[in-house]
Amino acid sequence: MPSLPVVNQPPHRCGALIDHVARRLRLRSESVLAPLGIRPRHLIALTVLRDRGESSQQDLAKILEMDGTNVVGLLNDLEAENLVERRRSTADRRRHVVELTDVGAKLLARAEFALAAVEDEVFSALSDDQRETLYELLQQATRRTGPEACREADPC
Amino acid sequence: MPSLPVVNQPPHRCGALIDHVARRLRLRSESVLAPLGIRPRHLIALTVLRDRGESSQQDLAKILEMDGTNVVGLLNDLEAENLVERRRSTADRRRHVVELTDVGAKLLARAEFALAAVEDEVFSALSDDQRETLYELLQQATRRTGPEACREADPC
DNA sequence: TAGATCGTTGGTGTAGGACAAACCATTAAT
DNA sequence: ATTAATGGTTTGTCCTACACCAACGATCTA
Repeated sequence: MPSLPVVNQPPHRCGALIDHVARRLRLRSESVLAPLGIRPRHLIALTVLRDRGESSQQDLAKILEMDGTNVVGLLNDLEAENLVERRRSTADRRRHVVELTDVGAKLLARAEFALAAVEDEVFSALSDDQRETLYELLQQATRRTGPEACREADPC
Repeated sequence: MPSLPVVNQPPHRCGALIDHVARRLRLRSESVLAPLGIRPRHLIALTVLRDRGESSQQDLAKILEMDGTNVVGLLNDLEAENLVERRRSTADRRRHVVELTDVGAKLLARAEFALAAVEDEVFSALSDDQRETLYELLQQATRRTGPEACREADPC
């Protein structure tokens, strides 16, 4: 059956593409975010906290995929600005439960608003519908990242 | 008309999301790419060169949005591995025309193949169709980035 | 001929982030 | 009760990416 192989073309890889777009976004974001006193990676952390709700620092380290010691520094920054709150977990008093504060939520909203122009520029070739689709795809990709992120019964 | 505002909800911003996904991809890619002797940013450059065809170094600097001096270093790496070729432009002998070599094209293909597992993991929550959609959206977003990238009549 | 442009080299500075060691508080195991 | 393991914190070291500046040779343009 010589008609089959055409269908079976290799899937496109978008790794380099994503990296490229992310870089362009980040470059522009830095200057926009600076007046708000935060940097791109702070924004990522705040976003994760908003989308996932309170998390332990280990969870954050796992999700952000960065070293635990660096998460500490990141949270120190955010807590110093009162954007985030660290509470001791009642269940396990070694743990810190990290949660977005009202101030943090508001700042996150303001940051996203401020970034509107940046995204408009980088995604100028995309329609509103396409941007929404992009958002949903990324959201879905990050929400459940596969079986390796959480093992056993922990809700992660 | 109190019925309108519901429709006019703020569009979702995916800047942080993209950054997050890009980071996860990059972390895994580094180890996969290492045996091939290249790094993620080399891959981006090769991808751009494949998708755009030969370009001057200025063009590359503009598209990759990195400083010209750093583009030189990047190309030095790639040319040392014979993945890329610098020719003097016949029209303007100051210019270098950078082009992907056959070796470079093959390595790029191999790299993308090697990255399949990485993308499968990061995008495990997405179906094949969704991944293709994602690819197309990103491709479209990068292809024409708006009027500010190229001015006047240069084909960029 | 003078000035602008493309690429190159070399150097400086900043930042992100990995990694390791040592520490405290707390919990779990024996 | 003692010991071991765990979550978080601090400190310090190291590497890489990258922006930026200055100076240069070759080339093009006025």
